[in-house]
Amino acid sequence: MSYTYKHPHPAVTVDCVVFGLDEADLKLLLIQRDVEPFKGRWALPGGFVQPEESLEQAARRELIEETGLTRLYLEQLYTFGEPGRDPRERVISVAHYALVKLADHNLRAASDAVDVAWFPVAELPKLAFDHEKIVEVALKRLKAKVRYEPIGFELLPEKFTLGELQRLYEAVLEQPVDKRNFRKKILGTELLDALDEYQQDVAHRAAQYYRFNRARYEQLKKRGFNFEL
Amino acid sequence: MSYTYKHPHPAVTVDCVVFGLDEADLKLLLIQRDVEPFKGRWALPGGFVQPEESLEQAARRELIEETGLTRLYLEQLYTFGEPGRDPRERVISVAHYALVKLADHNLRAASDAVDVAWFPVAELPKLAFDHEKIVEVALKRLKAKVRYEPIGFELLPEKFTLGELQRLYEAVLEQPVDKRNFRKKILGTELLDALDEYQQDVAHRAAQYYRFNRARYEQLKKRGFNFEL
DNA sequence: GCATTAAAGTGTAATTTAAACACTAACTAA
DNA sequence: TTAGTTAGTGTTTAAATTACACTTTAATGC
Repeated sequence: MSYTYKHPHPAVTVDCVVFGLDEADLKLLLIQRDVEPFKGRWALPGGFVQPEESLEQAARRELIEETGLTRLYLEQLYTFGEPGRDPRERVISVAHYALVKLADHNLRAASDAVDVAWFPVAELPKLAFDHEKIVEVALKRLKAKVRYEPIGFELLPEKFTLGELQRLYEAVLEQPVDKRNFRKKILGTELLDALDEYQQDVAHRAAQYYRFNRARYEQLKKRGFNFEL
Repeated sequence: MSYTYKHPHPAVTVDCVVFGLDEADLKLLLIQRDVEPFKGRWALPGGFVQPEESLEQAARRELIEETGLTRLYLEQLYTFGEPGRDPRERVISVAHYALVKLADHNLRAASDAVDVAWFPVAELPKLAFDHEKIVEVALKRLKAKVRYEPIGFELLPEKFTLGELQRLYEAVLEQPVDKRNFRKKILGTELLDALDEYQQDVAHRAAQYYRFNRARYEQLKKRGFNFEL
């Protein structure tokens, strides 16, 4: 089976920069390539866009196929299309970035055959193609976005403590945050619901759990509310 | 001549949302289609990406071919790839937006045959394909970007008055701005050089001309400076 | 030439927001 | 019972933002 066109058509792929948050630091999901080119190198999960699916659908499908991850926050990032970025043929890659509640998913749900692993963003291996560039852009975007949209919650489990949330911001922004000012601000947005639940079996005072109130967020967003931290 | 691939490849185009600033309001450059589909409809300038050119190069080439515009500020916006957005075949469009110094260019420099025209963004005609959606995204991006990066200058001639600059911000943001506060802030960035030149033949006190100091901007940007207005 | 019109130019006070900062509470483990 | 660890909590100061009104300068119309 083959496909013929009057004009040359590039191939179009989607690639996904998937962020997860471990207790300590921000991590990135990579897969190890088992074919040439760049066989053996780590790379972003991704693949060709099928004729009947949207770009976002393609990204979600590839993530399920290659990593088993599903139901995650996903957003288009940027499109990389330099001639020569793939040695085989002209490939336009519509890059996406995704945030996943690492604690919820049993890591590596469906990684048949392919090697999948989380790497701390500070210690990434050498990547295939121009994927290092893509990761750089994604990190920059994540840092910028976390300041004016409450997307950080996508990295945490449903219930979380304010301490966990603060560590998230510190990991993403790569700078320390004042505890009292942080709590003031984050509670001031009224996007968090305090639960009647506390940590158990911790070797210190138990923290209260909170939950992100997505409904309220949607409401406030409609009214043009500003969530800048 | 034809091109054959083992897998189906979509066509890839670039489309450009070109903004210009007339005395009064923000305008958008459109071309009238002279072929089906959407023959006769107004549309964004754009076209197919050639095998050996980057996406940005493609956008610049199409702009020159279709509108004669050159040397303008150009940035990638978003990639639109819904199946069915073009009735002929699957087309992925990497949309860009551009800012042009309308006053400098003699409008319509090289519009051979095709009809090209500027429309106030508030009074756009019905557009071809999903171009209305693209314009919407571009406007949103422009509004957001103008607040934290000095890109507004790309819409003005080399020399401009603070009044012109203020009217630009008001046109883009679609809201009035306090004159004194605006001047305080914009001069506070130290990105403007006051010239020893004043308006001539105006029926009111002549305003001083200023120039955007791009070199200083690059310097400050490197040092992580913040240009938020 | 004088009054009218139109935009340029200029500073201060009030309010809001951001930043800095240190102790007590609660729980476990040794 | 003590040491270690994180949770939780307000106030003061500095900085940024907002609101606001009159004088200056030039051309135009009478």
